[in-house]
Amino acid sequence: MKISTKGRYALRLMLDLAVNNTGEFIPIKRIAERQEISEKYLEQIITQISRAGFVKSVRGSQGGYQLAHKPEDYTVGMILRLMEGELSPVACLDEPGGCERADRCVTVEVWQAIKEAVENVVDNITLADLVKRYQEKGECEYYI
Amino acid sequence: MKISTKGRYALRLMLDLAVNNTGEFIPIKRIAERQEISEKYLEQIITQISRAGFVKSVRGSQGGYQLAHKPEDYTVGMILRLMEGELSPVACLDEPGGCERADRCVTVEVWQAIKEAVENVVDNITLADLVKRYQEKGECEYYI
DNA sequence: TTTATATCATATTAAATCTATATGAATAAC
DNA sequence: GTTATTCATATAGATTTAATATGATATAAA
Repeated sequence: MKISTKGRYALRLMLDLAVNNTGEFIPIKRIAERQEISEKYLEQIITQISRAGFVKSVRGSQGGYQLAHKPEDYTVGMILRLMEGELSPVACLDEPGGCERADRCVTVEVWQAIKEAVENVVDNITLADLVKRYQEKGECEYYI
Repeated sequence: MKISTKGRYALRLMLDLAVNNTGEFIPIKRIAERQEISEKYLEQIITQISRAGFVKSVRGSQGGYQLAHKPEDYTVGMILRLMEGELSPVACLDEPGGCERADRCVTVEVWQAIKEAVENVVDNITLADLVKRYQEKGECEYYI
């Protein structure tokens, strides 16, 4: 019942772009340093993100990435689905034909309920929410 | 973000014991036939379940398994946790020290919310609920 | 025009995990 | 003692995960 590193890293990557947005393009190298994630692995991940049109990219020197839209336009669910596929706890929920045992199967109702619960969380948190939380958290540290 | 076959099979196994309970001990072979799951694999799974005290077992001819308690005493969460461990989408939620980046990490709040949403589902469905749904579903078939 | 800095595209790999299967001992009913 | 069953552990094949590696392509700046 785990989310892969790709999903987790993708969210941190997108959040990093949102938090550190200055209008300039941010190279993967900077993000890899800040997030302490392998640069080459992040490259793979952002390639997927870029193909989905979630970020704008510029090649060459002074190049890098930028969010294509405003932080409030990205839900956590959008980002996770991009890397993980459907957020179902079992495959049969997403298969066209479903399962042969569907007529007798009761457990599928459990899986469906789990899926909906997860979706209800991730589809109602945006990058903007996380940016806000990040800033609140940063301010708190002065008082510790 | 998938539940393993062990978790899924364990739930079907426990539900099978609940639905087919006649007071006699049910051999794994019967369950494997009904559920169309490898007998040897189910043996492995029920060994874990048995060690946790969820079922009573009797060896030898005429032996088999029985639920140790009433169906209403088992939540789906209890069964899944037994096979899957904690139902966290990320490991850091369950590690004693947590994560080094915890002070700066905002994504952990997302994972925590997902975990709680999943727990809210699985801890509020019992085997008895599923037995009831199974019976309702069975009755419906006459009218299709 | 060269050099440094980046993205873009694929291939490869090591390790872990999943999903079983296999073998055989121990136990109990008949 | 034969058969049916749980109990215990070992083995194995397949898949997925999590990277690393190699190199081509594009751009800005020196």
